[in-house]
Amino acid sequence: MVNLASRWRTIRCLNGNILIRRKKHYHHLHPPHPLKRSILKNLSPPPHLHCFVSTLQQPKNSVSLDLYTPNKRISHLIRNGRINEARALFDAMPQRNIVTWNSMITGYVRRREMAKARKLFDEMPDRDVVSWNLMISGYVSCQGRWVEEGRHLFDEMPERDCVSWNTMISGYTRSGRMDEALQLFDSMQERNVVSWNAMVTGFLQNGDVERAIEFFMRMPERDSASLSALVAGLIQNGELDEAKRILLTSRRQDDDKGDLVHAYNILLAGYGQNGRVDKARQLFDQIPFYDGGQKDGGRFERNVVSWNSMIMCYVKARDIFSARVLFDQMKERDTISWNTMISGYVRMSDMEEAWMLFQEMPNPDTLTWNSMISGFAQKGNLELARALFATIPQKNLVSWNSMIAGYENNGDYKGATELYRQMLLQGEKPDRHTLSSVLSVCSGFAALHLGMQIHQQITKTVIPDIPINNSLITMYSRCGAIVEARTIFDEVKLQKEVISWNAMIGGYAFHGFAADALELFELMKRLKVRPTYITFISVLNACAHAGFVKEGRMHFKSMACEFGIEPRIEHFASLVDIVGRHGQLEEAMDLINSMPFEPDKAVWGALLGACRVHNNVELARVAAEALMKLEPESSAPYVLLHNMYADVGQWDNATEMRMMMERNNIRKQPGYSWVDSSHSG
DNA sequence: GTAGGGTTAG
Repeated sequence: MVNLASRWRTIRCLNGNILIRRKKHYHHLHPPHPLKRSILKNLSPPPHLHCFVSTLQQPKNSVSLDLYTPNKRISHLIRNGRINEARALFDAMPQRNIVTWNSMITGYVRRREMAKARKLFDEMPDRDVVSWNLMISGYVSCQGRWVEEGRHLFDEMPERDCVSWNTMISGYTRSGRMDEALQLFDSMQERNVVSWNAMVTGFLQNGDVERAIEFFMRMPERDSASLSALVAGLIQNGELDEAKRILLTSRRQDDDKGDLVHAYNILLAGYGQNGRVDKARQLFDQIPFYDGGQKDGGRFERNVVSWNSMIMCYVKARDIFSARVLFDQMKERDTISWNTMISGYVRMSDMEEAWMLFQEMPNPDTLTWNSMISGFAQKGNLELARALFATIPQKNLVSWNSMIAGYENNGDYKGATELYRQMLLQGEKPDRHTLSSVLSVCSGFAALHLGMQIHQQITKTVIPDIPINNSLITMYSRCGAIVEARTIFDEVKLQKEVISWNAMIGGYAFHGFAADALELFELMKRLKVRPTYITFISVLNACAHAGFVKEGRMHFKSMACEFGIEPRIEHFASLVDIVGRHGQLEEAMDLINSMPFEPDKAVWGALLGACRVHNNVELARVAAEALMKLEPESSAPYVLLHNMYADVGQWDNATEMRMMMERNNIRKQPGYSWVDSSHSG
């Protein structure tokens, strides 16, 4: 059920027009989802669907207003994206008037289906100025060469009103054609406040801050949109201080105080996006706040958006505590307040607090549920994530994506592919996020066949962006299809995206093509692409694979010296492997002793492997005993050491190993190979 | 039924 009531507000503008605005207002008429509380108790929820019943209302005193009702129905259907139903109604109508035709055209114009819009426009018995304006608006928002078509109609139309001019002007500004916009603006007989606003916005969208301010100052009249447009545009141009200066002067001059808060809120969000929380708080504190007083739309005071924006600033800065303090002080919260707070806790991976708020929240929407799902999934709690997923009143694409990504991140590739299959079965269309997750799944378990299917799907449905291409490179190289990986890599390498390079170098290293990996690494440095610690893991692994000792040492050293990257434990493990296999067991041991971490199983495993190759039983014992402590259930160190003792004829020690295994109740895992598995990353 | 601006997500 949607509990959405509307509040209407009328504003008299300076130009005498009356604007009617609808404010969204949420009522909590229904108790929280009953299953929300039962999930933790592990009740299995019955799948149920919610039907959305159209809430179209008949006018109270519906005297015969001819086509009023069916026209209203058409525009209602269009507003809700139900264009086909609208068209069916349109076709079935025995009588139509201009508004009927215009409404139908609006539907196609909004969807940028200009061919269909044009057909109706050409067919309609008579047109008014709105019909022409609609068509112009549709064409110019398609941009490119379509702007010309819009201009053609503009020149052809029998009479133009202010809307025609303004539509055409904003068509030009949005295409970056400021000269033509200015030309139209100058030749207008009667400009209104919208014409001026469009010019100010246009200058700002095209980076001309100076002329934007100049036009703003010259405006004969301003409305609530003028100041908001200026502030928003200044922020887009990085001029936050200038925006603040103008706000302060407007505060003194402007008599329409009720709309000042909108502009303040924009700047508040701007500070948040630029990480300037303190400036944001300063600004927030400057907005008057009448505690306990009556709300007054015409007065300059904090509204719920101000509070939400400030909370959002704190959440972005990971200051969840300050965010909560504000949240608790709020008298009136809306869905966004709750969602911001909950997603803040999710971001801090504090799922206890997120869960508590989720339960308190009067009317969670799909976004809320999605945050909870991805939060639990990120924490590795797939059962809870899945339980929530099963109970969402309304799923959307993000819900599917969060759940699939959750499986993927936790290495549950089967769960991910199974859910993806279900998603397709239920007729949901995957987007780039879905496809990217599924590609990672394919990389995870080297599913080349599925990976190729996804690749096909990608070429058909989305324009591949950088992350998608990177996922494709990773997928192909992980699946051993090095040539395919390289083909895609060669198409994108000039974007100098380090992840693409890492994926390709990693692919070579993983499949033992050490020379190719190192060659690519050299090219990368020549092209001034900055390597990351991940690049060096692959580079060192390639050296280990190929036995390039000198290069291995050299690259290890260059990490910190040349690129300021502190070696991590993976790099040490790799270097231990490199020098150890080369017989430099002392050096390997020194390396272990000198590193700033507790050695992990990869490090000891590398040393043990090296000892095995070079028959150093003493050092092997040190490594094996360390491994036994780290992984008491693993048989590998016992077996390896046993075999080494047997090889050199130390039968007592060999027997001791077997007895230790029995005593510790450790079962031999057949075919367990230490060194390989510790260096697959 | 047409023109310009504002807060939330994977």
